[in-house]
Amino acid sequence: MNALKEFEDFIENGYKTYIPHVCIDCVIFGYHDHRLKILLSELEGLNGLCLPGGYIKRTDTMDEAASRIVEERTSIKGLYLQQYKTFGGPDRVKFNEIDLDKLTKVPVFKKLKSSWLIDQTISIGYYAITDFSLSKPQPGFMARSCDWYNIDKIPSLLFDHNQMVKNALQTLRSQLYYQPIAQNLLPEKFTLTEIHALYETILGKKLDIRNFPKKMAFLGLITKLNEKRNIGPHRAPFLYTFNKKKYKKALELGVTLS
Amino acid sequence: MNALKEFEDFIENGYKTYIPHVCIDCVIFGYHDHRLKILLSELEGLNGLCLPGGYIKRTDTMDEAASRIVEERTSIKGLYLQQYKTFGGPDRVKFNEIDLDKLTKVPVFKKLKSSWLIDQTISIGYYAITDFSLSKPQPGFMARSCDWYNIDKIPSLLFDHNQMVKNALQTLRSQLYYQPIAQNLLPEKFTLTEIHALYETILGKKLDIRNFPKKMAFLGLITKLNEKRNIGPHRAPFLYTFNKKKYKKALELGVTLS
DNA sequence: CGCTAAATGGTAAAATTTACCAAATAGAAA
DNA sequence: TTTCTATTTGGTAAATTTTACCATTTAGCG
Repeated sequence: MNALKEFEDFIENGYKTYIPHVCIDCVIFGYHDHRLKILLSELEGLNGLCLPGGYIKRTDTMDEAASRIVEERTSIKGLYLQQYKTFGGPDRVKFNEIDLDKLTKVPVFKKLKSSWLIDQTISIGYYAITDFSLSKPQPGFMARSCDWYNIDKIPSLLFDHNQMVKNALQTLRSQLYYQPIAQNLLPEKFTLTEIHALYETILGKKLDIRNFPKKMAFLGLITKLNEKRNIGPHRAPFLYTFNKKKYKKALELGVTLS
Repeated sequence: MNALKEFEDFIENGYKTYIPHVCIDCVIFGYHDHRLKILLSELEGLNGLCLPGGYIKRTDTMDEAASRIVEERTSIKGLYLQQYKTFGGPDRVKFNEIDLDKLTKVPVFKKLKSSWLIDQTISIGYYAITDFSLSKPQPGFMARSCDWYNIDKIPSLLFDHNQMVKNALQTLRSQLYYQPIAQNLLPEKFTLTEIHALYETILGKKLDIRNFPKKMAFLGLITKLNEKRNIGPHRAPFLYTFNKKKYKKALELGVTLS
Protein backbone atom coordinates (compact mmCIF):
# COMPACT_ATOMS: atom_id res chain seq x y z
CA MET A 1 0.00 0.00 0.00
CA ASN A 2 1.48 3.39 -0.92
CA ALA A 3 1.36 6.44 1.32
CA LEU A 4 -1.71 7.97 -0.31
CA LYS A 5 -3.70 4.76 -0.20
CA GLU A 6 -2.59 4.32 3.36
CA PHE A 7 -3.89 7.74 4.26
CA GLU A 8 -7.23 7.15 2.54
CA ASP A 9 -7.50 3.98 4.55
CA PHE A 10 -6.65 5.93 7.71
CA ILE A 11 -9.55 8.31 7.03
CA GLU A 12 -11.96 5.47 6.37
CA ASN A 13 -10.85 2.79 8.82
CA GLY A 14 -8.46 4.49 11.21
CA TYR A 15 -10.86 4.15 14.13
CA LYS A 16 -10.14 0.42 14.12
CA THR A 17 -6.46 0.95 14.91
CA TYR A 18 -6.63 4.28 16.73
CA ILE A 19 -8.76 5.49 19.65
CA PRO A 20 -11.26 8.00 18.27
CA HIS A 21 -12.05 11.32 19.98
CA VAL A 22 -8.60 11.50 21.53
CA CYS A 23 -5.45 12.92 20.04
CA ILE A 24 -2.01 14.00 21.19
CA ASP A 25 -0.46 17.34 20.26
CA CYS A 26 3.22 17.87 20.91
CA VAL A 27 5.15 21.03 21.62
CA ILE A 28 8.61 19.99 20.46
CA PHE A 29 11.16 22.38 21.93
CA GLY A 30 14.48 22.70 20.17
CA TYR A 31 17.45 24.30 21.85
CA HIS A 32 20.80 25.26 20.45
CA ASP A 33 23.30 27.95 21.33
CA HIS A 34 21.13 30.48 23.16
CA ARG A 35 18.06 29.88 21.01
CA LEU A 36 14.84 28.11 21.94
CA LYS A 37 12.50 27.11 19.13
CA ILE A 38 9.45 24.95 18.57
CA LEU A 39 8.40 22.85 15.63
CA LEU A 40 5.35 24.00 13.65
CA SER A 41 3.68 22.54 10.57
CA GLU A 42 1.34 23.70 7.84
CA LEU A 43 -1.06 20.82 7.29
CA GLU A 44 -2.36 19.86 3.90
CA GLY A 45 -5.84 21.34 3.58
CA LEU A 46 -5.58 23.68 6.53
CA ASN A 47 -4.68 27.32 6.29
CA GLY A 48 -2.26 28.09 9.06
CA LEU A 49 0.35 26.69 11.38
CA CYS A 50 -0.17 24.10 14.06
CA LEU A 51 1.62 21.74 16.39
CA PRO A 52 2.60 18.22 15.34
CA GLY A 53 -0.09 15.83 16.46
CA GLY A 54 -1.59 12.42 15.94
CA TYR A 55 -3.74 9.66 17.31
CA ILE A 56 -3.17 6.92 19.86
CA LYS A 57 -2.97 3.34 18.67
CA ARG A 58 -5.17 1.02 20.66
CA THR A 59 -2.14 -1.09 21.52
CA ASP A 60 0.00 1.84 22.62
CA THR A 61 0.37 3.61 25.91
CA MET A 62 0.01 7.39 25.65
CA ASP A 63 3.75 7.87 26.09
CA GLU A 64 4.42 5.44 23.27
CA ALA A 65 1.97 7.28 21.02
CA ALA A 66 3.54 10.64 21.82
CA SER A 67 6.95 9.15 21.15
CA ARG A 68 5.86 7.91 17.74
CA ILE A 69 4.36 11.29 16.80
CA VAL A 70 7.55 13.08 17.79
CA GLU A 71 9.71 10.55 15.96
CA GLU A 72 7.74 11.06 12.74
CA ARG A 73 8.72 14.72 12.63
CA THR A 74 12.20 14.71 14.11
CA SER A 75 13.36 11.20 13.12
CA ILE A 76 14.77 10.90 16.62
CA LYS A 77 13.83 7.99 18.83
CA GLY A 78 13.41 8.27 22.57
CA LEU A 79 13.24 12.04 22.98
CA TYR A 80 12.49 13.33 26.44
CA LEU A 81 8.70 13.58 26.67
CA GLN A 82 6.38 14.95 29.30
CA GLN A 83 2.61 15.14 29.50
CA TYR A 84 1.59 18.58 30.74
CA LYS A 85 -2.14 19.19 30.25
CA THR A 86 -5.23 17.94 28.45
CA PHE A 87 -7.39 20.21 26.36
CA GLY A 88 -11.04 19.77 25.47
CA GLY A 89 -14.40 21.43 25.15
CA PRO A 90 -16.81 21.94 22.26
CA ASP A 91 -14.95 25.04 21.02
CA ARG A 92 -11.47 23.50 20.75
CA VAL A 93 -11.68 22.78 17.04
CA LYS A 94 -14.20 24.82 15.15
CA PHE A 95 -15.12 22.59 12.23
CA ASN A 96 -17.15 25.38 10.67
CA GLU A 97 -13.93 27.32 10.23
CA ILE A 98 -12.48 24.52 8.13
CA ASP A 99 -13.63 24.50 4.53
CA LEU A 100 -14.61 20.85 4.34
CA ASP A 101 -16.32 21.20 1.00
CA LYS A 102 -13.16 22.48 -0.59
CA LEU A 103 -11.07 19.89 1.21
CA THR A 104 -13.25 17.01 0.07
CA LYS A 105 -12.43 17.85 -3.53
CA VAL A 106 -8.84 16.80 -2.94
CA PRO A 107 -8.89 13.07 -3.80
CA VAL A 108 -7.28 11.79 -0.58
CA PHE A 109 -9.85 13.64 1.52
CA LYS A 110 -12.78 12.21 -0.46
CA LYS A 111 -14.32 10.44 2.51
CA LEU A 112 -13.20 12.89 5.19
CA LYS A 113 -16.59 14.56 5.75
CA SER A 114 -18.26 11.44 7.02
CA SER A 115 -15.21 10.00 8.72
CA TRP A 116 -14.47 9.35 12.40
CA LEU A 117 -12.05 12.30 12.28
CA ILE A 118 -14.83 14.88 12.02
CA ASP A 119 -16.02 14.76 15.60
CA GLN A 120 -15.18 16.41 18.87
CA THR A 121 -11.70 15.45 20.00
CA ILE A 122 -9.87 16.06 23.21
CA SER A 123 -6.15 16.61 22.96
CA ILE A 124 -3.52 15.43 25.39
CA GLY A 125 -0.68 17.92 25.47
CA TYR A 126 2.89 16.61 25.55
CA TYR A 127 6.10 18.50 25.28
CA ALA A 128 9.41 17.15 23.99
CA ILE A 129 12.91 18.58 23.88
CA THR A 130 15.81 18.12 21.52
CA ASP A 131 18.81 19.92 20.11
CA PHE A 132 17.41 21.47 16.93
CA SER A 133 20.78 21.47 15.21
CA LEU A 134 20.70 17.66 15.31
CA SER A 135 17.31 17.10 13.77
CA LYS A 136 15.95 17.81 10.34
CA PRO A 137 12.19 18.40 10.49
CA GLN A 138 10.18 15.96 8.38
CA PRO A 139 7.01 17.36 6.86
CA GLY A 140 5.92 13.89 5.83
CA PHE A 141 3.22 13.83 3.16
CA MET A 142 0.51 15.16 5.46
CA ALA A 143 2.23 18.50 6.01
CA ARG A 144 3.23 21.12 3.47
CA SER A 145 5.93 22.38 5.81
CA CYS A 146 7.59 21.63 9.12
CA ASP A 147 10.02 24.16 10.53
CA TRP A 148 11.58 25.55 13.68
CA TYR A 149 10.15 28.84 14.98
CA ASN A 150 11.75 31.00 17.63
CA ILE A 151 9.84 30.81 20.89
CA ASP A 152 9.48 34.59 21.06
CA LYS A 153 8.15 34.84 17.51
CA ILE A 154 5.33 32.33 17.49
CA PRO A 155 2.59 33.50 15.10
CA SER A 156 -1.10 32.94 15.64
CA LEU A 157 -1.72 29.20 15.43
CA LEU A 158 -4.74 27.11 14.51
CA PHE A 159 -7.19 25.77 17.10
CA ASP A 160 -6.08 26.24 20.73
CA HIS A 161 -2.43 25.63 19.90
CA ASN A 162 -1.15 29.01 21.15
CA GLN A 163 -2.56 28.16 24.57
CA MET A 164 -0.85 24.78 24.37
CA VAL A 165 2.52 26.37 23.65
CA LYS A 166 2.07 28.76 26.56
CA ASN A 167 1.24 25.99 29.02
CA ALA A 168 4.00 23.74 27.74
CA LEU A 169 6.60 26.46 28.17
CA GLN A 170 5.37 27.17 31.70
CA THR A 171 5.71 23.49 32.55
CA LEU A 172 9.13 23.18 30.91
CA ARG A 173 10.39 26.12 32.96
CA SER A 174 8.96 24.88 36.22
CA GLN A 175 10.58 21.47 35.75
CA LEU A 176 14.02 22.60 34.66
CA TYR A 177 15.61 22.19 38.10
CA TYR A 178 14.39 18.69 38.86
CA GLN A 179 13.74 16.96 35.55
CA PRO A 180 16.69 15.78 33.40
CA ILE A 181 15.82 18.35 30.74
CA ALA A 182 19.31 19.75 30.33
CA GLN A 183 20.71 16.21 30.05
CA ASN A 184 18.85 15.88 26.79
CA LEU A 185 20.23 19.11 25.35
CA LEU A 186 23.92 18.94 26.22
CA PRO A 187 26.66 16.42 25.48
CA GLU A 188 27.82 14.03 28.18
CA LYS A 189 30.56 16.49 29.14
CA PHE A 190 29.86 20.21 29.03
CA THR A 191 31.16 23.50 30.42
CA LEU A 192 29.53 25.81 32.93
CA THR A 193 29.09 28.40 30.20
CA GLU A 194 27.11 25.96 28.11
CA ILE A 195 24.69 24.91 30.81
CA HIS A 196 24.43 28.49 31.98
CA ALA A 197 23.36 29.62 28.53
CA LEU A 198 20.87 26.77 28.38
CA TYR A 199 19.24 27.73 31.66
CA GLU A 200 19.12 31.40 30.75
CA THR A 201 17.54 30.69 27.40
CA ILE A 202 14.88 28.30 28.66
CA LEU A 203 13.96 30.46 31.63
CA GLY A 204 14.09 33.57 29.47
CA LYS A 205 16.10 35.64 31.92
CA LYS A 206 19.62 36.42 33.11
CA LEU A 207 21.21 34.26 35.79
CA ASP A 208 24.34 35.58 37.51
CA ILE A 209 27.31 33.81 35.98
CA ARG A 210 29.10 33.36 39.30
CA ASN A 211 26.11 32.32 41.39
CA PHE A 212 24.70 29.89 38.87
CA PRO A 213 27.48 27.28 39.32
CA LYS A 214 27.11 27.55 43.07
CA LYS A 215 23.41 26.87 42.84
CA MET A 216 23.91 23.86 40.59
CA ALA A 217 26.66 22.57 42.85
CA PHE A 218 24.51 23.15 45.90
CA LEU A 219 21.62 21.25 44.37
CA GLY A 220 24.17 18.60 43.49
CA LEU A 221 22.89 18.30 39.95
CA ILE A 222 26.27 18.50 38.23
CA THR A 223 29.72 17.10 38.99
CA LYS A 224 33.01 18.77 38.14
CA LEU A 225 35.43 16.62 36.17
CA ASN A 226 39.20 16.73 36.23
CA GLU A 227 39.30 17.69 32.56
CA LYS A 228 39.32 20.89 30.62
CA ARG A 229 38.28 21.77 27.12
CA ASN A 230 40.42 23.76 24.76
CA ILE A 231 38.43 26.73 23.48
CA GLY A 232 40.92 28.77 21.53
CA PRO A 233 42.38 32.01 22.81
CA HIS A 234 40.85 31.93 26.32
CA ARG A 235 41.19 30.23 29.60
CA ALA A 236 40.25 26.56 29.28
CA PRO A 237 37.03 25.82 31.18
CA PHE A 238 36.52 22.71 33.29
CA LEU A 239 34.13 20.05 32.09
CA TYR A 240 31.12 18.84 34.07
CA THR A 241 28.69 15.93 33.91
CA PHE A 242 25.18 15.50 35.24
CA ASN A 243 24.65 13.75 38.51
CA LYS A 244 21.85 11.49 37.35
CA LYS A 245 21.21 10.03 40.78
CA LYS A 246 20.48 13.48 42.19
CA TYR A 247 18.01 14.27 39.43
CA LYS A 248 16.27 11.00 40.08
CA LYS A 249 16.08 11.76 43.78
CA ALA A 250 14.85 15.31 43.17
CA LEU A 251 12.16 13.87 40.93
CA GLU A 252 10.99 11.37 43.53
CA LEU A 253 10.84 13.98 46.24
CA GLY A 254 8.36 15.86 44.13
CA VAL A 255 7.85 19.56 43.96
CA THR A 256 6.21 19.99 47.34
CA LEU A 257 7.10 23.35 48.82
CA SER A 258 8.34 24.03 52.32
CA MET B 1 -38.31 8.24 32.00
CA ASN B 2 -37.36 6.74 35.38
CA ALA B 3 -33.82 6.33 36.59
CA LEU B 4 -33.47 2.71 35.47
CA LYS B 5 -34.85 3.38 32.02
CA GLU B 6 -32.60 6.39 31.81
CA PHE B 7 -29.59 4.26 32.60
CA GLU B 8 -30.52 1.61 30.06
CA ASP B 9 -30.77 4.40 27.51
CA PHE B 10 -27.37 5.68 28.60
CA ILE B 11 -25.83 2.27 27.91
CA GLU B 12 -27.49 2.03 24.52
CA ASN B 13 -27.40 5.62 23.24
CA GLY B 14 -25.10 7.51 25.57
CA TYR B 15 -22.49 7.99 22.84
CA LYS B 16 -24.87 10.47 21.20
CA THR B 17 -24.76 12.81 24.19
CA TYR B 18 -21.36 11.95 25.61
CA ILE B 19 -17.92 11.76 24.03
CA PRO B 20 -16.93 8.09 23.87
CA HIS B 21 -13.46 6.80 24.83
CA VAL B 22 -12.93 9.66 27.26
CA CYS B 23 -13.97 9.86 30.88
CA ILE B 24 -13.21 11.95 33.92
CA ASP B 25 -12.29 10.50 37.31
CA CYS B 26 -12.30 12.75 40.34
CA VAL B 27 -10.31 12.57 43.54
CA ILE B 28 -12.59 14.50 45.87
CA PHE B 29 -10.61 15.55 48.92
CA GLY B 30 -12.55 16.28 52.08
CA TYR B 31 -10.96 18.14 54.96
CA HIS B 32 -12.21 18.73 58.44
CA ASP B 33 -10.51 19.25 61.77
CA HIS B 34 -7.08 17.67 61.17
CA ARG B 35 -8.41 14.93 58.90
CA LEU B 36 -8.03 14.56 55.16
CA LYS B 37 -10.26 12.09 53.38
CA ILE B 38 -11.29 11.14 49.87
CA LEU B 39 -14.58 9.93 48.48
CA LEU B 40 -14.74 6.33 47.24
CA SER B 41 -17.60 4.31 45.78
CA GLU B 42 -18.49 0.69 45.25
CA LEU B 43 -20.08 0.52 41.84
CA GLU B 44 -23.00 -1.73 41.01
CA GLY B 45 -21.61 -4.77 39.24
CA LEU B 46 -17.97 -4.18 40.17
CA ASN B 47 -16.17 -5.78 43.05
CA GLY B 48 -14.13 -3.12 44.77
CA LEU B 49 -13.76 0.57 45.47
CA CYS B 50 -13.11 3.27 42.92
CA LEU B 51 -13.13 7.02 42.39
CA PRO B 52 -16.25 8.88 41.32
CA GLY B 53 -16.20 9.29 37.56
CA GLY B 54 -18.29 9.98 34.52
CA TYR B 55 -18.38 11.04 30.91
CA ILE B 56 -18.16 14.39 29.16
CA LYS B 57 -21.25 15.78 27.46
CA ARG B 58 -20.58 16.93 23.93
CA THR B 59 -21.85 20.39 24.85
CA ASP B 60 -19.73 20.70 28.00
CA THR B 61 -16.23 21.88 28.59
CA MET B 62 -14.11 19.44 30.59
CA ASP B 63 -14.33 21.64 33.68
CA GLU B 64 -18.11 21.68 33.41
CA ALA B 65 -18.21 17.91 33.09
CA ALA B 66 -15.95 17.46 36.12
CA SER B 67 -18.12 19.87 38.03
CA ARG B 68 -21.24 17.89 37.22
CA ILE B 69 -19.63 14.60 38.26
CA VAL B 70 -18.53 16.07 41.56
CA GLU B 71 -21.92 17.63 42.18
CA GLU B 72 -23.66 14.29 41.66
CA ARG B 73 -21.79 12.81 44.60
CA THR B 74 -21.45 15.71 46.97
CA SER B 75 -24.56 17.74 46.03
CA ILE B 76 -22.34 20.81 46.19
CA LYS B 77 -22.17 23.16 43.25
CA GLY B 78 -19.04 25.01 42.24
CA LEU B 79 -16.43 23.07 44.22
CA TYR B 80 -12.81 23.98 43.61
CA LEU B 81 -11.62 21.75 40.77
CA GLN B 82 -8.28 21.19 39.17
CA GLN B 83 -7.15 18.99 36.32
CA TYR B 84 -3.92 17.25 37.27
CA LYS B 85 -3.10 14.42 34.84
CA THR B 86 -4.54 12.21 32.12
CA PHE B 87 -4.32 8.44 32.26
CA GLY B 88 -4.45 6.02 29.38
CA GLY B 89 -2.98 2.91 27.84
CA PRO B 90 -4.36 -0.49 26.92
CA ASP B 91 -3.90 -1.84 30.46
CA ARG B 92 -5.78 0.89 32.31
CA VAL B 93 -9.04 -1.03 32.54
CA LYS B 94 -8.76 -4.76 32.25
CA PHE B 95 -12.11 -5.82 30.85
CA ASN B 96 -11.23 -9.46 31.26
CA GLU B 97 -11.14 -8.92 35.01
CA ILE B 98 -14.75 -7.76 34.94
CA ASP B 99 -17.26 -10.56 34.85
CA LEU B 100 -19.35 -9.23 31.98
CA ASP B 101 -21.36 -12.42 31.59
CA LYS B 102 -22.53 -12.19 35.16
CA LEU B 103 -23.15 -8.46 34.86
CA THR B 104 -25.24 -8.83 31.73
CA LYS B 105 -27.72 -10.94 33.67
CA VAL B 106 -28.70 -7.90 35.71
CA PRO B 107 -31.55 -6.38 33.66
CA VAL B 108 -30.17 -2.83 33.43
CA PHE B 109 -26.88 -4.11 32.05
CA LYS B 110 -28.60 -6.21 29.40
CA LYS B 111 -26.99 -4.39 26.49
CA LEU B 112 -23.70 -3.50 28.19
CA LYS B 113 -21.54 -6.08 26.42
CA SER B 114 -22.01 -4.60 22.98
CA SER B 115 -22.22 -0.99 24.13
CA TRP B 116 -19.95 1.98 23.50
CA LEU B 117 -18.81 1.71 27.15
CA ILE B 118 -16.88 -1.50 26.56
CA ASP B 119 -13.93 -0.01 24.77
CA GLN B 120 -10.61 1.50 25.67
CA THR B 121 -11.08 4.75 27.54
CA ILE B 122 -8.65 7.39 28.60
CA SER B 123 -9.36 9.15 31.85
CA ILE B 124 -8.78 12.79 32.65
CA GLY B 125 -7.88 13.15 36.32
CA TYR B 126 -9.40 16.01 38.29
CA TYR B 127 -9.21 16.70 41.97
CA ALA B 128 -11.76 18.61 44.02
CA ILE B 129 -11.78 19.81 47.61
CA THR B 130 -14.50 20.36 50.14
CA ASP B 131 -15.20 20.29 53.84
CA PHE B 132 -16.41 16.73 54.38
CA SER B 133 -18.52 17.69 57.39
CA LEU B 134 -20.68 19.79 55.07
CA SER B 135 -21.43 17.19 52.44
CA LYS B 136 -23.35 13.95 52.58
CA PRO B 137 -22.02 11.53 49.96
CA GLN B 138 -24.67 10.45 47.43
CA PRO B 139 -24.29 6.90 46.15
CA GLY B 140 -26.91 7.55 43.49
CA PHE B 141 -28.38 4.40 41.97
CA MET B 142 -25.19 3.48 40.13
CA ALA B 143 -23.19 2.97 43.32
CA ARG B 144 -23.80 0.60 46.20
CA SER B 145 -21.86 2.90 48.51
CA CYS B 146 -20.13 6.24 48.61
CA ASP B 147 -18.07 7.13 51.66
CA TRP B 148 -15.18 9.15 52.98
CA TYR B 149 -11.89 7.27 53.51
CA ASN B 150 -8.93 8.60 55.43
CA ILE B 151 -6.09 9.53 53.09
CA ASP B 152 -3.63 7.34 55.00
CA LYS B 153 -5.92 4.32 54.93
CA ILE B 154 -6.81 4.02 51.25
CA PRO B 155 -7.36 0.36 50.35
CA SER B 156 -6.43 -1.19 47.04
CA LEU B 157 -8.68 0.38 44.41
CA LEU B 158 -9.96 -0.80 41.04
CA PHE B 159 -8.20 0.03 37.76
CA ASP B 160 -5.37 2.60 38.08
CA HIS B 161 -7.18 4.57 40.74
CA ASN B 162 -4.50 4.21 43.44
CA GLN B 163 -2.05 5.88 41.07
CA MET B 164 -4.60 8.61 40.46
CA VAL B 165 -4.97 9.31 44.17
CA LYS B 166 -1.21 9.46 44.57
CA ASN B 167 -0.76 11.96 41.74
CA ALA B 168 -3.72 14.05 42.84
CA LEU B 169 -2.35 14.34 46.38
CA GLN B 170 1.06 15.33 45.04
CA THR B 171 -0.54 18.05 42.95
CA LEU B 172 -2.76 19.27 45.78
CA ARG B 173 0.28 19.61 48.03
CA SER B 174 2.38 21.40 45.45
CA GLN B 175 -0.39 23.93 44.81
CA LEU B 176 -1.33 24.71 48.40
CA TYR B 177 0.69 27.92 48.61
CA TYR B 178 -0.54 29.55 45.41
CA GLN B 179 -3.97 28.16 44.63
CA PRO B 180 -6.98 29.23 46.74
CA ILE B 181 -7.30 25.73 48.17
CA ALA B 182 -7.58 26.75 51.81
CA GLN B 183 -10.22 29.34 50.88
CA ASN B 184 -12.50 26.49 49.96
CA LEU B 185 -12.01 24.67 53.24
CA LEU B 186 -12.28 27.43 55.83
CA PRO B 187 -15.00 29.94 56.64
CA GLU B 188 -14.63 33.55 55.54
CA LYS B 189 -13.06 34.39 58.90
CA PHE B 190 -10.76 31.89 60.57
CA THR B 191 -8.03 31.70 63.21
CA LEU B 192 -4.34 31.00 62.74
CA THR B 193 -4.76 27.70 64.54
CA GLU B 194 -7.38 26.60 62.05
CA ILE B 195 -5.39 27.38 58.93
CA HIS B 196 -2.26 25.98 60.56
CA ALA B 197 -3.99 22.66 61.18
CA LEU B 198 -5.24 22.67 57.59
CA TYR B 199 -1.76 23.17 56.14
CA GLU B 200 -0.23 20.55 58.42
CA THR B 201 -2.89 18.00 57.53
CA ILE B 202 -2.73 18.51 53.78
CA LEU B 203 1.06 18.57 53.65
CA GLY B 204 1.22 15.64 56.06
CA LYS B 205 3.88 17.16 58.28
CA LYS B 206 4.46 19.50 61.20
CA LEU B 207 4.86 23.23 60.59
CA ASP B 208 6.24 25.37 63.41
CA ILE B 209 3.31 27.14 65.04
CA ARG B 210 5.18 30.45 65.42
CA ASN B 211 6.83 30.54 62.02
CA PHE B 212 3.77 29.53 60.06
CA PRO B 213 1.92 32.84 60.59
CA LYS B 214 5.03 34.75 59.62
CA LYS B 215 5.30 32.80 56.40
CA MET B 216 1.67 33.39 55.52
CA ALA B 217 1.98 37.04 56.39
CA PHE B 218 5.17 37.31 54.36
CA LEU B 219 3.52 35.74 51.35
CA GLY B 220 0.66 38.16 51.98
CA LEU B 221 -1.91 35.42 51.59
CA ILE B 222 -3.91 36.24 54.72
CA THR B 223 -4.95 39.49 56.40
CA LYS B 224 -5.38 39.98 60.14
CA LEU B 225 -8.75 41.39 61.18
CA ASN B 226 -9.50 43.57 64.17
CA GLU B 227 -11.78 40.90 65.62
CA LYS B 228 -11.35 38.00 67.96
CA ARG B 229 -13.27 34.81 68.45
CA ASN B 230 -14.39 33.56 71.82
CA ILE B 231 -13.09 30.03 72.34
CA GLY B 232 -13.97 29.19 75.91
CA PRO B 233 -11.35 29.07 78.65
CA HIS B 234 -8.38 30.36 76.63
CA ARG B 235 -7.00 33.48 75.14
CA ALA B 236 -9.21 34.69 72.30
CA PRO B 237 -7.45 34.35 68.95
CA PHE B 238 -7.57 37.01 66.25
CA LEU B 239 -9.52 36.32 63.10
CA TYR B 240 -8.01 36.41 59.61
CA THR B 241 -9.30 36.47 56.04
CA PHE B 242 -7.74 35.45 52.77
CA ASN B 243 -6.16 38.06 50.59
CA LYS B 244 -7.75 36.93 47.36
CA LYS B 245 -5.84 39.40 45.22
CA LYS B 246 -2.53 37.97 46.38
CA TYR B 247 -3.57 34.42 45.57
CA LYS B 248 -4.60 35.55 42.12
CA LYS B 249 -1.26 37.24 41.62
CA ALA B 250 0.68 34.23 42.91
CA LEU B 251 -1.24 32.11 40.44
CA GLU B 252 -0.45 34.34 37.50
CA LEU B 253 3.23 34.46 38.35
CA GLY B 254 3.29 30.73 37.98
CA VAL B 255 5.53 28.31 39.74
CA THR B 256 8.72 29.09 37.91
CA LEU B 257 11.68 28.66 40.23
CA SER B 258 14.53 31.09 40.77
C1' DC C 1 -6.47 35.56 92.60
C1' DG C 2 -3.74 32.14 91.04
C1' DC C 3 -3.92 28.33 87.42
C1' DT C 4 -4.03 26.41 82.85
C1' DA C 5 -3.81 26.11 78.11
C1' DA C 6 -3.64 28.60 74.05
C1' DA C 7 -2.10 32.56 71.27
C1' DT C 8 1.55 35.44 69.90
C1' DG C 9 5.49 38.93 70.00
C1' DG C 10 10.14 38.73 69.64
C1' DT C 11 14.97 37.49 68.65
C1' DA C 12 19.11 35.01 67.60
C1' DA C 13 21.19 31.61 64.73
C1' DA C 14 21.37 29.10 60.47
C1' DA C 15 20.75 28.67 55.75
C1' DT C 16 20.29 30.58 51.15
C1' DT C 17 20.36 34.09 47.71
C1' DT C 18 22.25 38.11 45.61
C1' DA C 19 25.74 41.26 44.20
C1' DC C 20 30.29 42.02 42.94
C1' DC C 21 35.67 42.27 43.17
C1' DA C 22 39.72 40.38 41.76
C1' DA C 23 42.76 36.71 40.40
C1' DA C 24 43.89 32.99 37.07
C1' DT C 25 44.71 31.66 32.46
C1' DA C 26 45.09 30.31 27.33
C1' DG C 27 46.25 31.80 23.24
C1' DA C 28 47.05 35.89 20.01
C1' DA C 29 49.36 40.02 19.00
C1' DA C 30 53.29 43.08 19.65
C1' DT D 1 59.18 37.03 25.60
C1' DT D 2 55.95 40.21 27.03
C1' DT D 3 51.59 42.26 26.77
C1' DC D 4 46.80 42.11 25.83
C1' DT D 5 42.11 40.33 25.69
C1' DA D 6 38.29 37.74 26.75
C1' DT D 7 36.80 34.29 29.64
C1' DT D 8 36.67 31.36 33.68
C1' DT D 9 36.37 31.04 38.45
C1' DG D 10 37.54 31.58 43.62
C1' DG D 11 36.08 34.33 47.13
C1' DT D 12 33.46 37.41 50.25
C1' DA D 13 30.19 40.64 52.17
C1' DA D 14 25.47 42.03 52.35
C1' DA D 15 20.69 40.96 52.05
C1' DT D 16 17.04 37.91 52.46
C1' DT D 17 14.58 33.92 54.20
C1' DT D 18 14.09 30.00 57.14
C1' DT D 19 14.43 27.69 61.49
C1' DA D 20 14.45 27.18 66.36
C1' DC D 21 12.78 28.59 70.67
C1' DC D 22 12.04 31.82 74.87
C1' DA D 23 8.90 34.52 77.21
C1' DT D 24 4.79 37.15 77.63
C1' DT D 25 -0.13 37.85 77.15
C1' DT D 26 -4.69 36.47 77.98
C1' DA D 27 -9.68 34.30 78.82
C1' DG D 28 -12.13 31.76 81.60
C1' DC D 29 -12.20 28.38 85.54
C1' DG D 30 -11.89 26.88 90.36
